[in-house]
Amino acid sequence: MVKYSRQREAIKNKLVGRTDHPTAETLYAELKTEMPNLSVATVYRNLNQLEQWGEVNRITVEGATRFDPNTDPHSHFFCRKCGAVIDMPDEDIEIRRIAQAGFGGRIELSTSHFYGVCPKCLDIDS
Amino acid sequence: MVKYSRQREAIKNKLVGRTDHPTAETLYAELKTEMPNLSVATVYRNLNQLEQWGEVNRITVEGATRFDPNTDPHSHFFCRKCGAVIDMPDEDIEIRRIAQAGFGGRIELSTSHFYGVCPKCLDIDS
DNA sequence: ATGAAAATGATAATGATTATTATTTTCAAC
DNA sequence: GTTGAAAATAATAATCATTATCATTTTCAT
Repeated sequence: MVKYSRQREAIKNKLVGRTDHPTAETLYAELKTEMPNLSVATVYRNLNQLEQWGEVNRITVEGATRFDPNTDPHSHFFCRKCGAVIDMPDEDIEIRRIAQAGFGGRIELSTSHFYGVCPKCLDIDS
Repeated sequence: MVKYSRQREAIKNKLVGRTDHPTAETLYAELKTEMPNLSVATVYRNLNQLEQWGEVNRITVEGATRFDPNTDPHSHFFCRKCGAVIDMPDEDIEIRRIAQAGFGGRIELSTSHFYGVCPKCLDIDS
């Protein structure tokens, strides 16, 4: 039986609404200022639970684990200039259709990872 | 100046031709039987080098780092039944074209990760 | 108000990977 | 073929992210 926890609430609230895909470490550092005796284990424990419950998504970008409050299927773009991780609209249905053609298995989910230069960094360059 | 090393040769040879995307640990275990005093650090060091030289690819699947001798751009499929990681033909050009439409940045690379049931496991089920 | 179940905080433990360093191997110049 | 500097290795200590453990605290149905 799941019981309320102030810490879990704070972790979730710290994540919702942002699009910068923080790591567990970043969330911990930020929350620590508001809740000085928050434990790092509590952050990891709750992020795992929230992911299992489908309330947040875990993504791996360039080897690092990051968290995303957006649980709608979508992909991510990594900027090689500034390191930003940007949400990309969900083209997965179309992508899955392309990949499914001629493949003998059953594709149920897919995510794509794009790499390049983000709009901001393109502007600066030009 | 790069010098020849029997170990690096063995690591590369152990990887080429296979499609099961082994981890560094798996490669080390297999090589250890042939080269009893091979060091785990040597395996990691050389895999990093081979990747930098573009001779092998590193992929992250379900949180684990695996290695792929196929350096042509292509995607991967993870079977949730048997855990196999299967190479998928490169639809990335088409996928990139779709994703690039309406995106202000510049997409240079992309990889997709598909998840579902592989052909073999579909057969067993039916 | 009470107590069992759940969650936390502190920290030890784990697993994957990297750094360090003394020793060995490679290879260009002789 | 010998030599010596540069590169690579083996062994292992160190690091980093994450998880496990466990005593204490919090939640919440009764």
